Amino acid sequence: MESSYERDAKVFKALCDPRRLAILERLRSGEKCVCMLQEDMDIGQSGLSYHMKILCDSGIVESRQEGKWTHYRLSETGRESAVALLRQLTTPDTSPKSGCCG
Amino acid sequence: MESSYERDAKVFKALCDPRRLAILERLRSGEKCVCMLQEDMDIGQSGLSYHMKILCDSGIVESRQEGKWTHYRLSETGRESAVALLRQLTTPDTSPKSGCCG
DNA sequence: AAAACATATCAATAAAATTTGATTTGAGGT
DNA sequence: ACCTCAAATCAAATTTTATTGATATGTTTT
Repeated sequence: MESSYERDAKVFKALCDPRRLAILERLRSGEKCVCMLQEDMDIGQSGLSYHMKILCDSGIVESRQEGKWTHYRLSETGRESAVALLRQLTTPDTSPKSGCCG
Repeated sequence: MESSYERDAKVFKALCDPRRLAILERLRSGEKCVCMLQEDMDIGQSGLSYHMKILCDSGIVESRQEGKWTHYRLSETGRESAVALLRQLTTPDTSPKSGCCG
């Protein structure tokens, strides 16, 4: 079974590779197909496909098939849930503090 | 030289390991020293220290020395800048869209 | 139905991150 | 000064991720 920590970590794994951040930057200007992304990126087709899968699995990117092309775009719901998760994980909770080391 | 993608990726690297998320959860209830964190976590002292360094380097966690103890706590500015970065990386920009595949 | 094309998957390798135990550092206490 | 304790660093082994080239899948074109 996958722990909730593992599930949450997956979202951030998508963001922790510089190539994937470069891909996201390209998607900010709108939907792109693999061939378009590959164009200015010095990355092989299979490598790009590998990274796109990780981005899609995280929910941050969505894909759409059109004939033989796959188009990728940023997901608004993916973004919002990632932001919400990040906040949740890093914001102090309200319960009484347990002291430490005396 | 380190690219901006590499610098940004570092923040998310801190968040992409289930053990570090478990550590963050413990810090949500307030500042803790290493000994306290280790208590209920099935992790060795050196391993925990390794993870704490990564969390601190990312800016998400801050540390404070007190005698021979090191206390760790969530950083508010770390959180806010991580959230801002996440939003920036995943929000479409305003410039005109470049078409794709015709 | 064969050829051409876009993309995904696979398998082998290479690189990076994590774990573990041992050692070091640095702060108190005696 | 010496001992003890908390935590950091180091080095080796292991595990996880990423890269690369080859092959498979599915779609359009001829």
